[in-house]
Amino acid sequence: MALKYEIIKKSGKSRLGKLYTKHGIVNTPAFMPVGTCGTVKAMMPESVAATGAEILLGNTYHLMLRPGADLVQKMGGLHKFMNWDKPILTDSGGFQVMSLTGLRKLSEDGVTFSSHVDGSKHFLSPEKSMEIQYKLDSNITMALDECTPFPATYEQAKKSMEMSMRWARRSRDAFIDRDGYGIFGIQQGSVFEDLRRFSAEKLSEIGFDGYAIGGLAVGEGQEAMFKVLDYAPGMLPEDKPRYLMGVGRPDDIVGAVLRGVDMFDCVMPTRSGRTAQAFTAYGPVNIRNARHREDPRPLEAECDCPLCKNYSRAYIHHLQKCNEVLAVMLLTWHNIRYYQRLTAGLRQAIAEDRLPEFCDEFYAKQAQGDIAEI
RNA sequence: GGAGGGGUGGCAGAGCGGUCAAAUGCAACGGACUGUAAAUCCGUCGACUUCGGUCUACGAAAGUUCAAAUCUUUCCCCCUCCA
Repeated sequence: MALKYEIIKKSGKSRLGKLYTKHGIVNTPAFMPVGTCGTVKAMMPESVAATGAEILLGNTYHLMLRPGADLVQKMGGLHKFMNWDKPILTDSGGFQVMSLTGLRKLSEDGVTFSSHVDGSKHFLSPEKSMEIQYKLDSNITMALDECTPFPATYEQAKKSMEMSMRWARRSRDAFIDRDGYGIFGIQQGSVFEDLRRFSAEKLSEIGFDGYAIGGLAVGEGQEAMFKVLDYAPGMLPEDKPRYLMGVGRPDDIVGAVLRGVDMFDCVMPTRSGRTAQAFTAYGPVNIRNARHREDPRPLEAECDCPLCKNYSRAYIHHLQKCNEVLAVMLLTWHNIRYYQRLTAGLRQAIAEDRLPEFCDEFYAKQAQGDIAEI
């Protein structure tokens, strides 16, 4: 087995697990900060590690353009290149098939991107994506897929999913098995149950080290997403990690863990850190808002990140208003730490058989809102 | 004392007879952000409003005109150069 996954405990549909990679163990449920271009924006890798993150996400498309997979390989792989010795999962470029719709041409063979950097043409196929992720030395390679846009008609979703399944086959065939490394297949099918089932069966038949649920959180809304998550994780092999791609808000993650998902990634904590939004137990806070101007309190009393330990809301507000990089750094740090505390809390709750209580408290505080704290 | 230039919304700065409650930028206020084309993007930003408008506004006052931020006169400030 290339990538060992151990389920330690279950609570309802939720699972507590350990994923063993060459670069270390990932405890699940896990949240992976996004480091698209070989960096978690505004964070030192050692700081990311200090938040408790055990695995990062990198991106095939972006690293292929700059600095190029060959260079990263020459520099000793992505871990060494970016000074992150823990596990790395790389997205295959599948999300860019959707997000860069205007800059790419799609065919059965693969995708041709016009680089968003300089317009140059770059071809990406399942085989090519596997080769790049191999050169990056990614612990978890993602199969190349097409992230189906939302909304999609049944026919569109079916056609898109079927191609992704053919690409999954090709990805699996091109992937080179190594100890401590693995490849995940990606389920598609939009919001259609029978398509999700077909996709799950196809992927199981091919056989992967883990299974991702793709094509969600693309505009359908939480209610629709949860409807899919009520059945989708259960369609995937029980003994392998399940990864919900690109999700999400804190309550998305809690809801998904309750429905049997083990892994997450999302730009939300990092991007929001750059756009003045901080996540807290009492819901999101926009630190730019005038109400924080003279607030001497820490953002979250119970948080142990540098922002909360050493600075007032008034100071962060001031930094943010002045467009200071420190505001971005501290908010990003706090947000990643918040996500890590959340997933650690979920893991502990499963371990201690008190997941329902944990969730009750989580939802109660989120509903209470930050204002109530004052 | 002489010559010239200028005073516009919180700030900077366009406009130079009607389409001007006044471009644009900044500031301010609020919102969005989900496998990162994002330290980004989107609103609001004189006052009231039954949301159709109404009123008060472009240094001050008086005029010309159907109509003035825009033209004329006087006054009050500011800046530059020369003595």
